[in-house]
Amino acid sequence: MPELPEVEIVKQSLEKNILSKRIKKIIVNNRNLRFKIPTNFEERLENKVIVKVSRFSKYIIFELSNQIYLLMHLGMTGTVHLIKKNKIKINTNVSFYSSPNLPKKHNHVEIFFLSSKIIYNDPRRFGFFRIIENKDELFLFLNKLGPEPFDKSFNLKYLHEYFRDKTKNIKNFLLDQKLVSGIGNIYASEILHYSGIKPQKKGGNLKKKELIKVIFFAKKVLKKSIKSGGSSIKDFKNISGKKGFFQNEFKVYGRENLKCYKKSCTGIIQKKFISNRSTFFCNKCQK
DNA sequence: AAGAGGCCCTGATAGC
DNA sequence: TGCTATCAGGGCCTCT
Repeated sequence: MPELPEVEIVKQSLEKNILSKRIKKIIVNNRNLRFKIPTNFEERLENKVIVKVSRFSKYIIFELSNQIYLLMHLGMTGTVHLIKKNKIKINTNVSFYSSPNLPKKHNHVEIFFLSSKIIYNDPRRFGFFRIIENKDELFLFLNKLGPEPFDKSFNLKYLHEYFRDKTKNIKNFLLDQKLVSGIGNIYASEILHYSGIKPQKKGGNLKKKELIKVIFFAKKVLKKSIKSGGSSIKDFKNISGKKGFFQNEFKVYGRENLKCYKKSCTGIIQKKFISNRSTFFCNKCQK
């Protein structure tokens, strides 16, 4: 599911709903995510207040009142669900958590607050949690990632030097989180179509003009997607169950054999596997 | 050292 | 209907 825009949407709704709240209880139903959830996970987090919710790249970062950080990565199929506690009297004073849209399986982690809870669901379990002990360690961890497309340091000089003498194709470079972080398989195809560049083209062979386009459209596409609430292919939703709309704006992704949308372009969108990931591009206007 | 490929895992869908 | 094969939005690890 989640590339930078989708993670940003999740982050925004988490911020709105659980900032300043105290974690009352954590229930881990399955510890076997991408990385095993440690046995002291619950005790480290219970009774702590969520002081800040932020995001870098595809990571959501919770800062807690004991100065530790909880990182959450959604992998391919991770989703977060907000469930509000309803007090409904059914003869007795029973209170329960209403959950109309909650999946029945794969609800691996439940984090309870006073009058709500969030649930981490992830069928493929490629997502993970990670506790970071302090600010320095957080800095070191995030520093292993490249800049986000929005960052000033993601500029012509940087790309030019990074690509020098490299033979890797531009599509794989955009997926390389050490070069630029937050772009995934959908947006890589979209950005290259806007830029008019073939995904197979070697990074080292890009002209200055092309590099400038990549930089410009990486920012533009991601920002536009965030404004649309992200892309809801399959089942991406924000934590309250609301879908995004950017999938309606896709120019190439999932449009195999269809006509290119670019004005005066007569091309047909192709699908090819590049390093085992499906890649979409126009056979005419991307060179 | 850079780059390609395999692998972790479940579910939806297509094809027989 | 019920099998099998293929493909999914990510990223880490290994091999050359």
